[in-house]
Amino acid sequence: MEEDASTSGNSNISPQLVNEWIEIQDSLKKRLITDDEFDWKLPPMKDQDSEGMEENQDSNVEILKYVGGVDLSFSRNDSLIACATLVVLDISTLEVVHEDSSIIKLRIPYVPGFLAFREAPVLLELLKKMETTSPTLYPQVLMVDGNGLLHPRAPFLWISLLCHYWSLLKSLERSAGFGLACHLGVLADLPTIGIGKNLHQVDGLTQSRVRQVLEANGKPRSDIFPLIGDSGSTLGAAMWTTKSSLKPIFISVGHRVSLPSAIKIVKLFGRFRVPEPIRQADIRSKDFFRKHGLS
DNA sequence: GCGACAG
DNA sequence: ATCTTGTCGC
Repeated sequence: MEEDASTSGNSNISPQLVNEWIEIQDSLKKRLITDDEFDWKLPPMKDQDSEGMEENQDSNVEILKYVGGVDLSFSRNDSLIACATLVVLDISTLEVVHEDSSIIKLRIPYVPGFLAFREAPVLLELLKKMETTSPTLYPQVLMVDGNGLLHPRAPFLWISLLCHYWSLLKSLERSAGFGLACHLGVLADLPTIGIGKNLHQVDGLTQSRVRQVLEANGKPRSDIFPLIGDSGSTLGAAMWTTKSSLKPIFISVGHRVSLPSAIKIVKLFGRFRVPEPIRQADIRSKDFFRKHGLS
């Protein structure tokens, strides 16, 4: 009984397993917090309102200093071998103050919509390890290479394969999502922000639609465009991080950080298209591979 | 049948 | 994600 391996290598994933995943996502989502809930405050903005009205309140509260980033890179030869990397940056210097990597053999293939079941376990290990190893540098907020709320709870692929209930498909499609950033945030009980480099189609949002609305409103400047789905809820924001960036990044709430705050935090790293914590995690993950693995 | 599909 | 060279531009 050989299954069709041409469907992007998901042949050994059973519908039962996917159902379990969906249940896990549902149960974890009950613990999800989409508002600001952290014990630090954002640093004063540079160019904007220099003297805010909310700045001088509690001088006891610490200011955000350590922002983390996580990413995985993969072996060229063996697609099952990956390197997971966690970095922490000091926002006052933008320097990497902590770095740790781990090479692993992946057990689970990439299934669109269920990235967390492939990548979250390793990343959780790295975080847990750091909690005992370098607690003083532990990130106050973590930027994740993947989506948060901007995520289809159940991709069309599997639902349409499992049944033909159009109404069921519709309802699932429109339910709010729970991507890798949410998944990690809840399990690590850590504020997280989802950063996507590509838009995962959800709730009627497509790349072409984003472009259309943008062109209707004028030229793509370095700015922010809210991503509002057909259901009317704001699932995230497209952000052009560089003056000359044609392609935006897609920010969404992970855990314990509101979208406006997430945007402010991303703006602290406006040098490249991809925010520095994730960019550094990506770079160092590949470097680590070349020094240890079979590149 | 065709399109869609985070990393 | 990964396979891939040069090249146009700030």
